[in-house]
Amino acid sequence: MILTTKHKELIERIGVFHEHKGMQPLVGRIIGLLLVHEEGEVSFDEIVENLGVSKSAVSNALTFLQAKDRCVYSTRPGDRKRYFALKVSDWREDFEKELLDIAEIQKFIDEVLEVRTQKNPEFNCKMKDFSNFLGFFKKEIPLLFERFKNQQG
Amino acid sequence: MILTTKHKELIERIGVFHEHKGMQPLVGRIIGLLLVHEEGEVSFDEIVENLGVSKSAVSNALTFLQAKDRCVYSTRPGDRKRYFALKVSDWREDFEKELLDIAEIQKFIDEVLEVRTQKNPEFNCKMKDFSNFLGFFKKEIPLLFERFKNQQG
DNA sequence: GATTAGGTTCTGTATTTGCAGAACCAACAG
DNA sequence: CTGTTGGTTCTGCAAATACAGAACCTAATC
Repeated sequence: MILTTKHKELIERIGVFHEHKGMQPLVGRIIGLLLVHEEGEVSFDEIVENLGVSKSAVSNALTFLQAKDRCVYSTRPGDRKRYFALKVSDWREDFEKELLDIAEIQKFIDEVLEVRTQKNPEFNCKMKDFSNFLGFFKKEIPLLFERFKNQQG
Repeated sequence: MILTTKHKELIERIGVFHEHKGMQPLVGRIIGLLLVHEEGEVSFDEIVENLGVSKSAVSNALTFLQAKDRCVYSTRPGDRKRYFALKVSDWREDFEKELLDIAEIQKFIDEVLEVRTQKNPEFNCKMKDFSNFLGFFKKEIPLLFERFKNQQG
């Protein structure tokens, strides 16, 4: 597949989006490429060529993506190349994990509340509210997916 | 206020939690200190002393936190010191912003769908599902806060 | 008008990151 | 057993980060 300027520009933007999430630049670009590539499966050297980076960098980035379970490769009979693809089917679990991740702050809020004195009741009260909300939020996550499934019909 | 080992250890852990979110180390430690400190308001040099860092580092970190609207300072009559505090009251807006932020990926998914051919319908279909869910999710966010308020009584 | 208190801005630097390039390895092909 | 393909691991470096320390600024104080 030959990438147009539009493709490349979109890949870059997807790249910086993922950089903001803490990933290293190339990892974000690879995610972009795997999303944009029409077959969804892209060989190692196609990645090297399309992104214009070294084999070593691609190798490390793919190892990382596989470790994070965001990417897999398949092979074809009589072909030693690996064809990499995103695990798009896992979007539910991945998104759920992200939500639980940002709710993780509750653990710290609760520890903070245990350690704090009563010197600033208003502060404590707001923190307690936040903690309660986070508890509520965590319980709501599975229901959210269920409601989505139902309204889909 | 004198910090115990327990306080300090909790501050460190809150620090690394925020580092994982992309913040620089000291910024995370300051958030931890402001959370743990019993008055909730902490002077500039109390931060310097308790965290054992330079004035310049603290100054930059506080500038950053104020720019991000996570922190404010107040002053007291006849006292030139600034007393810094977290904007704990903003937890709703902050959390909502975080949720919208992770749903931002929808924008890219949709762009990707516009650019993709029909060569891999299964892939496209799953991406479309994900996009639909993200749209649903965004609409659910305000309802979530409402439901929380109601069940609180 | 010199000094001090409370910060801020500038300059330098140790550490970390992110990648390139080369050496390397394993499997298969001739 | 030699060469080639497909990829990994090792070594090194340029750039970015995150902070220290010093110089600096500003308002109050003597």
